Amino acid sequence: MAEISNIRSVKGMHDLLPASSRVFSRIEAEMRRVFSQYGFSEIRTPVVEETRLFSRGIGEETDIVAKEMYTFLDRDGTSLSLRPENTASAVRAYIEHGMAVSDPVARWYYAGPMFRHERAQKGRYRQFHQIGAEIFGISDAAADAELMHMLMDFAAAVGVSGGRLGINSLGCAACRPAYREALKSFAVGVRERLCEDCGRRIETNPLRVLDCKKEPCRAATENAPASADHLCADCAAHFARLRSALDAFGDTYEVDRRMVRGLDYYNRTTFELSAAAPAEEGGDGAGLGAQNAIAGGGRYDGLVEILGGRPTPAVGFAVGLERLAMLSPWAADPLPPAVRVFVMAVGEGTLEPAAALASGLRRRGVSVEFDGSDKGFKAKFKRADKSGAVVAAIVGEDEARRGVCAVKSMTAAMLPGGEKQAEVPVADAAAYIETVLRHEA
RNA sequence: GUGGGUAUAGCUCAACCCGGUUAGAGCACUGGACUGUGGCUCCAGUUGUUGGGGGUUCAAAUCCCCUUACCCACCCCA
Repeated sequence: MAEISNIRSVKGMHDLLPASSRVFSRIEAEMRRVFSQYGFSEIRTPVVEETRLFSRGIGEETDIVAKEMYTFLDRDGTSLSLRPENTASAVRAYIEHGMAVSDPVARWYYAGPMFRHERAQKGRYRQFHQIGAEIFGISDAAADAELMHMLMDFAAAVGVSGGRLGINSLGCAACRPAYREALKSFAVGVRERLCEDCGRRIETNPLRVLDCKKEPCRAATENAPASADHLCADCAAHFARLRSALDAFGDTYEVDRRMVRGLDYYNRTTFELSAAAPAEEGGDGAGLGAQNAIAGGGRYDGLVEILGGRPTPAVGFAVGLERLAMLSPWAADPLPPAVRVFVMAVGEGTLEPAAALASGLRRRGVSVEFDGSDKGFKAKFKRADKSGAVVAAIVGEDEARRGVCAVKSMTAAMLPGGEKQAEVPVADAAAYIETVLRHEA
């Protein structure tokens, strides 16, 4: 006991007690409602995949793969990993089930836990939850725009609005290398003005220099070449098409020349939905802390092929469920009552009629908390009150002997007959209570 | 991996700065007033190795050191 009481949840992995789990559930219900309106269907992929799926798909050099995966050996020596994100798995499933042949245009969404071994902080956890959507088989930027529109629609549906949608284009395999070199030589030119981290980034990932938060770095890269200005003709046309499609959907967005996304597989379109800045930074006070990205996404036209499928264009996004929940006004809503009726059995010979009544009510679709414990009336009424039940059904020894049951209104509202408590035969009680509930509702 | 902050009852906190008897309050919980009936009120009760270890001192929740956990931030990202 002494030792076991020290067991806590693993760092960065948290329990969701009813008050928070309800917010998650409501958000997921909105996800299903909104996404299905856009023709998306839910997929569920395993939490564990072969490690090489992620190292090949997300990129060997990314922080996620290089140092944040929960990796272990299976009994046969295969390296497995807890998924750090869901896109690679979705692509694997798309290929594995031959979607390219049977149903090349797939619109999928998912929700579930992801795992990254990072230092936890506000809005960033080792087990966290993402909601995401992917469209396979369409290269036209109208798909990108529709996806963003769905994201904005979804955020609004859970009460989160006022976010900022930033978009950018990273180019493709044809134009990105040249841009990367141009940016790199620019960065080398201003190296003395950059921070230590950025000095390193010039070699490891020059695009990252652009989104450094430090003011000196931002000033130094003020006139850095932007990827949007170095696109090949096809990518430029795609980006222009994206903007007109966003206009067509009526979304407001900002072209963010500094926006870079961390996963290797992105090409062309990238986008990010970020929360309004917190009050101390002059925003309207949305409390997300330093992790203000609610959702991120982009196009990954090369990924299906990289993972062994036939070339298939694709776009997707992922939303941080914890972050969305923090911003949702639902987080402040009180937990609604769990049941409408409280059935209590008090004393000898009362269990059977009371249990039959509870079952009868539940069969009629009425939620019931049943108390057959050895406590007295007072204690059970206290429980009944706390449960939030509107009606209490009491089977005491006296009632059981006479084949009846007492029905009491727990609210100010009276029973149909005008009294607060009535006695009805147990056999009729379920039907009677059902009508009472209809009146009290 | 690197910084900073915090740690007192189940929860929110007081007492710490300036060491001084049995470490308090509200909420919650249990019981009673009300012999088989909740809410409101009143009364009573339970709850702590003051995160852990060491040191200073006649005396440590309080001062010092170490350690652990959590939080926040860097990094990175949802």
